[in-house]
Amino acid sequence: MNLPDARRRPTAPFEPLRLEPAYRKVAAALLERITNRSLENGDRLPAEFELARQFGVNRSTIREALRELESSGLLRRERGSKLMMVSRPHPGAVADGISRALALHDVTLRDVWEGLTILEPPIAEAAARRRHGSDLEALQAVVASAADPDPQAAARQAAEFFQRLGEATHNRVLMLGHEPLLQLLAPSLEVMIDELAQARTRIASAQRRIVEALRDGDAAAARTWTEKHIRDFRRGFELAGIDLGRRVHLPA
Amino acid sequence: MNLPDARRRPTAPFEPLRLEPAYRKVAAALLERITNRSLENGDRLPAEFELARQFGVNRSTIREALRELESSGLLRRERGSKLMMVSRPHPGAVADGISRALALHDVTLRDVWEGLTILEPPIAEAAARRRHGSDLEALQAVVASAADPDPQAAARQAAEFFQRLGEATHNRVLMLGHEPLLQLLAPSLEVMIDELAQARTRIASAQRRIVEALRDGDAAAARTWTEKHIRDFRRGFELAGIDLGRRVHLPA
DNA sequence: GAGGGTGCTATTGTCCGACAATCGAGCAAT
DNA sequence: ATTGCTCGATTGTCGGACAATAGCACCCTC
Repeated sequence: MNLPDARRRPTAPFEPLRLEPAYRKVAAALLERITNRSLENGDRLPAEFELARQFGVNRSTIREALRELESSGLLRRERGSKLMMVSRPHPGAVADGISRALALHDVTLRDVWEGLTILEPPIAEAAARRRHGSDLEALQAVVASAADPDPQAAARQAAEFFQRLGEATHNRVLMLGHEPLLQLLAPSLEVMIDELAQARTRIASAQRRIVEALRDGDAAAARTWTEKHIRDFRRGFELAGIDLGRRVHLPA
Repeated sequence: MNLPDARRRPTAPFEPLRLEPAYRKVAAALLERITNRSLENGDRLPAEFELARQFGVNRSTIREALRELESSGLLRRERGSKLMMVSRPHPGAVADGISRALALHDVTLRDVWEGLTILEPPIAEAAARRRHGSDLEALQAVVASAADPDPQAAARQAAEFFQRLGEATHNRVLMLGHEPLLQLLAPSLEVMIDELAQARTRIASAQRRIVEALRDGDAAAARTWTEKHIRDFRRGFELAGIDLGRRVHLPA
């Protein structure tokens, strides 16, 4: 290991300097403009050719950058239009991405259920305090469509109920936060509903209780009934023989 | 509004048939293979040319599809390598995306704080039950580096504490769930720490209490101290004159 | 035989030029 | 007012090109 001095002083360690490809630099530049709101929600981007001129790169390079932002939901094009439009990421699309990431990371049904246990009762509580009349109507409409014979529809309905509950909090963090969990829960829920005769009525009655609590603005009751509702899911999974330790998968 | 019959029966409503561009179909095909695990985590993708041959499209088209998946974190290339590698989305990157989305949707500091109020106490509770020895060590290391003079570093430290807390739950849903909130909290936290003399010591002592509770496996105490800790943030924001109703922005 | 340089090949990043399809607008015809 | 037509602008896709370089097999020296 002992080398002559001339060899021992070489390594003044150069950091491996980051060479980003041009398409990523372009994407970063556009992203920067979007996050600092120089480019706002409805704004239309210049044509690809014009962008290529401004950035001084080829149109192909621009296109690769656009695809990058497009898939993040930051750019979209309105139905059949040509020019790209700056857009806020659609919450549903963001939730899809989160769900995918969680599924690929081998999240278990238990993990998801635990997340719901934590999130939903306080959401119900907040919803009871802050709901508007329209939120209540939306929830009642969902509850009215309960007990669908098709298991898949029934599972969707159960998830939609929570979604509307989230919307009633008027807190986007909460809305977005529980949506991936609902997506990941749905497939197991479907199996459970299909397997357990009593599942539909139990879900329906829990939903009714919760909505009543919301109607009365009774936050404590909303919380309590929601806790029960979620706990019931777990019981249902166990009764239906669904392994809580299994990986969740994405809805089809 | 009353039109002749011939006019009233027109709209047997055609759905506006989806014609997707080829690059999105390619991306969808690859995504499908990834989500159903025909393509697994470390797998290397064929070269662009070969993909172009297999899909029967031009290489440019393939490249656009790759950019789409790359920005979702589903493809990456290892440091200085050529071929693309299938990858699970890095949680940090996913959290960045969520933060961006929330920020662009005009989420307020109050929304974020409320999310933390809901999430963190149960996280602390779960962490107290499930922490490993190594989690405790990591937390203690973070706590030891508290009270940094630089406000930015101090804010980062406060956020990192919660991150480690999340890791101690060994529930990826919880880990990923609170990370965007921490990112969005950080800038305000920094202002608050800079403004309030007592902030650093209060944070440090709260952290110590929580870690002690975790050490003793005392879930109730962990929860309680965490509740106090988060409530304290709110008091801090008020004392520092930070408007809870203002939009959060992304850390620089 | 081992270790280290060296050239080859495959692959990516970027560019150029081309063309069909189509959207929007303007304009003409009905 | 609706329809049809033309025209320019723009996107989606293609083919081909070339420099840079990562990976690899090869060769050379010791």
